[in-house]
Order: sequence, then C-alpha cells, then structure tokens
Amino acid sequence: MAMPKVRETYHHGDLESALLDAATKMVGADGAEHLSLRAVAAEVGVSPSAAYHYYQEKDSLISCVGARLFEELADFQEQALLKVPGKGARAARARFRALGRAYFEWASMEPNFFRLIFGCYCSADEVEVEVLRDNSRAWRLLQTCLEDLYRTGGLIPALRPYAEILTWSAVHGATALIIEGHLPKDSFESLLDGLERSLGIGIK
Amino acid sequence: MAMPKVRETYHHGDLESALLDAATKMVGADGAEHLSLRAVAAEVGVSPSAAYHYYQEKDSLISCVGARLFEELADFQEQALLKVPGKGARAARARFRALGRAYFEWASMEPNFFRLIFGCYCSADEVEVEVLRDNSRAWRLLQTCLEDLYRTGGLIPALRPYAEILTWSAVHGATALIIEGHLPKDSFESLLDGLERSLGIGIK
DNA sequence: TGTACATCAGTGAACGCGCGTTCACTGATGTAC
DNA sequence: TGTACATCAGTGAACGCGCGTTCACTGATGTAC
Repeated sequence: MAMPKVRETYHHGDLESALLDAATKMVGADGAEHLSLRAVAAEVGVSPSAAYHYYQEKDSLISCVGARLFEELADFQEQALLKVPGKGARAARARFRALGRAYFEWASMEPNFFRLIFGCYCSADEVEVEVLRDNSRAWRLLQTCLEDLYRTGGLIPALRPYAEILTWSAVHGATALIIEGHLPKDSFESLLDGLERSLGIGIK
Repeated sequence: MAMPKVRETYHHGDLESALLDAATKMVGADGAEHLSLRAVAAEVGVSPSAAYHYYQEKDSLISCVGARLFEELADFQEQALLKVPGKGARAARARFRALGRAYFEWASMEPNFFRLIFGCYCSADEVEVEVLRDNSRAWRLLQTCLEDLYRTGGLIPALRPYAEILTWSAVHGATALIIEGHLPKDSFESLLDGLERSLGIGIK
C-alpha cells in the first residue's frame, strides 16, 4: 500500500470522483470484498469521515464503482466493434467474435472488476443490479450484432430467438469458469468456435 | 443466530465433522465471505481455539466445505440422472435436460453454495480449485451424457467436440446470471431449449 | 481389578488488528452588502 | 475595496465491534503394567 497522499489545499477540489477513482483502482487490486472506506480515504489523502459527504455509506461507493464498470465494459466492447466495420455476413461474423472476445478480455484483464459486476457482491446485497435484457448497453450491442448476422443470413433462422440468451450465457459462463480457474484459458476460443458452429454462424 | 449449544461431555466426540457441518450450514445462510471461525465454534458449542485442533486455519475449513459441496453437486446430478433410465435417444435427451436442470436447481436452492465453489472465493485465494475437465465427477457425468446422445444420433456430429464446453459454459453462465439477478428465472428453460436446438439434440 | 501416566481434546484469556460510522469541530470559500 | 457571514468541505477523536490466531492451561480418556 502506497503512502497516503498529502494535499496542499484544505479543500480537495474533486473529492467525490477522487474517491471513486481510488475505490475503482483498489477494487481492481484487491477485490470489492476487501475494499475498506478508510483505505480509500487514506489513498486519497483525506480523513475517513470525509467520504461521508459524498457517499452515504460504503456500499454506495461500491455501487457507484459497479455502475461505472458496467459502462466501461460496454465501452470496451464498442471499441472492439468499431475495429470491424462492414455490412456483409463476413463482417457480422467478425463482430460476433470481437464482441465475445472483448467480454473475455475485459474480464481477464481485471477479474475483480468482472467479479464485482457479475459476481456475488458479497458485502452488499443491496447493490442494485441491472437486468441485462432490459437495461444494458452491452446487451443491446449483442442484439444488434445478432440481428446483423440474421439479416445477412449468417445465423440459422430457427435459432434466432435463442441467440442472445445462448450467446451471453455461454460467453459469460466460459469467462467465469476460466477466470476462477475451473477451465484452462484456451477453452475460450473453443467455446467461440463451438458457439459459432452451433448457431450456424458463417457456415455457407 | 441461535444460542450456542451446550455440551454434556467435555470431549465433543466428533468435533471435526461437527465444525464442517456447522460451517456448511452457515455458508449456506450467509455466504462464505461472512463465515467466521468464532461463530462456527460458537454454533457447535466449543471455544474458538478448539477448531485449531482440526483445521490449520479458517481457510482450511472453508476449503473442506468447498470440496464437500462439489461432491454434493455431483451427487445431486447423479440422483437426477437416475430418474431417467433408458438407452434410446429420447432417454439420452431427457438426461441432458435433467443434468442441466439439476445444476440450475442446486444452485438456486443454495446460491451461496454455488458461489463458494464457482465464484470468487474472496477471502481465500488459496482454496484449491479443480480443473473441471480433468478431475470432476460432474464433468464426467456430462461427458457420458453427451456420448449417449452422440451414439443415439441425437447430437450433430460436427458439434460433438464442442459439446462439453458449450453445454457447461451455457448452463453455468445462465445459472450465474440468473442467481445474481441479471436475468429472469425463466430464462433458464429458454437457454435449455436453445442449447438443445443448437446442438441438434432430439431433432430428427 | 487398580493405578500411574501419557495423550490430546477443549478452555479461556489475551494479542493486536482494522473496520464502519458518528459527532462536534474548524478551516476555507465565496457572496451580499 | 473591505467586511460580515453563511456555507459546507474536511478533521480527528472516539464509539463499539468482531475478527483470526496464539498460548499456557486443564480436564477426560484410555492404555500399559
């Protein structure tokens, strides 16, 4: 743990987001379940009680970290999609893979981020949770991607209604299992291969 | 929390397994990350230090709980399979569904059990983890089941090599997402439907 | 059958720790006049 | 331009808590003779 910072000014200036940044960083390093408000405050160079001007309780802070990470995952996936432009079946298929890989890579880079937003967030049962299907940008990215595949004939029509749930579940499941050490890393590419073949993606 | 028990004898008799039982129960109720050795000892009616005669540290105890739960999941799945005897394609397909449902039901009944064995087990990074593919009974059950399907012609041959990873990932992913509130409960049956259709299971 | 003794299961007090949260406060800021 | 004052961001000490683990101990047990 680094030495707590020392400020020059009495007022911090932007403590709210400094706390959020520090908390995010520390969640990445140690996991949300080990996050301590006192440690976050110390990291920012502020007394423990200062945090309470911005977050009602520890869980509010963690909640905010979660919300931000959810957006970051969607950003990351969007960036991945942008690298694969094009309107044809080939491009649609490449975007499908890019989307899945982005999910896995994001989670692999920072497993504790993944665990916070998708795992049992242990110390806070009340962290509000989005129902993916209804609210999330990431889900909509997947929807669009599958719709593209369907339009370009790269997806077995009878499977279209199941495509989102199948894809998300499989990609999520493989990611989680790999991250927790239950499956070897290279399983992910197999999973993607299998998923594509089973959905009839890219098979002419 | 119930009152700690009072023993009649000085020696407990079977403290090791009593601690394991209590710990398991308490993991179910509160989650592994909230388990405290002191509380387990109190539940059993023993002083906190007594536990150290059987478990080197708190994490050893939790590790044992995890190992037991892994077996219990496999038992539960085996029980489910026994209800669907038969050698034909129909039976094989029914077993496939039974296996998936058992996984989901077991996890739904005790989410904290599922979280312990598959989730970030937060406070103990050292809890030894099995690689499913190599060591686990549950994985072998799935293998056998898929082999049956394949033999009876109820599984698209080209997908056979991907069947385990696809199935386990999809079933695991859907289960985790539902348990954590990211998908509605009824998604699971859709997932199974989609999975069967995409693998060509039971389609003539 | 009786006794000495080794064994070891379980005790209880203590260690040092870090935590979330509260509270009365003080220091800096900027605005109204 | 200067001053009074309201505002509120940040302080620091304290609260009460439960935790994992250690340690010297004591009580029960069973075995060897």
